[in-house]
Amino acid sequence: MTTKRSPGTADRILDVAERLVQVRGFNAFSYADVSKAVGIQKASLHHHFATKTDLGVALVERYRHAFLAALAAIEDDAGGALERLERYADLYRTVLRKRRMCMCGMLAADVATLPEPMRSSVAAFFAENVAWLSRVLAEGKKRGELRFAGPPAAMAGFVVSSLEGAMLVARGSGDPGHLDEAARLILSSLRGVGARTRRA
Amino acid sequence: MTTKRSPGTADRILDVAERLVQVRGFNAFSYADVSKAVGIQKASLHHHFATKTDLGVALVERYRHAFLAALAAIEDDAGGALERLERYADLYRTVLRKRRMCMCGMLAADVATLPEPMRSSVAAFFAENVAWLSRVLAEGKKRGELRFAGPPAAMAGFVVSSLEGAMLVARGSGDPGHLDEAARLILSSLRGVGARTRRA
DNA sequence: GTCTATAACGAGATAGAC
DNA sequence: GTCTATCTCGTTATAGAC
Repeated sequence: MTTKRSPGTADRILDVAERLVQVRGFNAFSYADVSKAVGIQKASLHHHFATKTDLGVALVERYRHAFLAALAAIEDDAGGALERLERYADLYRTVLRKRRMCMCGMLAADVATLPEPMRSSVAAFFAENVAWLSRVLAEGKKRGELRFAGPPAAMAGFVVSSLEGAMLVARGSGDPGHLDEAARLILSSLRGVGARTRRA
Repeated sequence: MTTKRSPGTADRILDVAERLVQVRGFNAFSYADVSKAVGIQKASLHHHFATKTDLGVALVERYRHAFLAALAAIEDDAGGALERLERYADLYRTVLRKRRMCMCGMLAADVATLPEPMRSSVAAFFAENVAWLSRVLAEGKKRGELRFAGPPAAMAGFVVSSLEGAMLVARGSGDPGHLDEAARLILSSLRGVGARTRRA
């Protein structure tokens, strides 16, 4: 077991900046905001992340890494495809419950204003999600646990789109229920025709 | 028939600002940007829209109005529910083709930073869309043209979410195909079990 | 690694002439 | 209704002491 130290300054900066991006967007937070929340002067932030672009790139890459780790954790617990999809949707629910948007969903909106290294990292996030879901969907179909038409990658893209959109609309309309509804409809559709709702 | 004059300055300002919001977001465009594109000094903009909040409110309300007009046009052409849903999806495709995000989808991302009058207008946009879709879905189901479980409003919310999310992910991943795929899957799901893809 | 101080620029907004 | 000029503030970023 690795020794766990209290988070260093760079990590605390990333934690604060991550929250700010997910709530406000990349163009609507400043070094001054981070400075206040971390309890360190603005100039000191530049020692850890020389430019806002550097900070942004580090944010997306850490987020991608953490998300991939969460997906790996779902696979380790070795349930069926339906359970994995439920837990995938739960990742989104957890974010929304914190009144945040998925960081890469947020950055997808900001994409026209992002520096190139951030853009390609955001694109990679979606590609990684689609790849993981494609595997889950393909396996679930093979085992007869899931039912859907067309290639797994197309359905995987739809799952990501729908969950991201449901978070977005949930925030825009002030009704978190949109995400629950989306997760419910996607799952019940994949369960096939004689679908029963899951137990409470 | 009403006489159609060339657009006044206020309208030209709104046209430019609308594009900027849909591409860059509300926090990532400035009066200077609008000034350049319209060919008028920054100070003159304040004559038409005293504050950026005023401009923002006017933008969302004009957008809502235009969207409602587009929905009314779809109803006037009196096709079936499936055709109406296809044309609804086309509204989104047209926006994405211009490399824009739905204005209210964009503002939903920015929502934490928006002045209150804009926030409630964004929420109203989604409510209007869900209301319109609910009617189309309910009628289509009644006529046996559509097949889906649960209340029409829930499915309507899912349709909006999925299309908004598909636009978002399409931009974030640089692949417009996400929107086509989402539209295709939603429509084929609503067509019911023995679905055939529509003709090319 | 953190600080104070400041540079250099762009933001939203106002005053007042024409 | 548009202009020039200006104000005030916030932004990212740097210099240099400790």
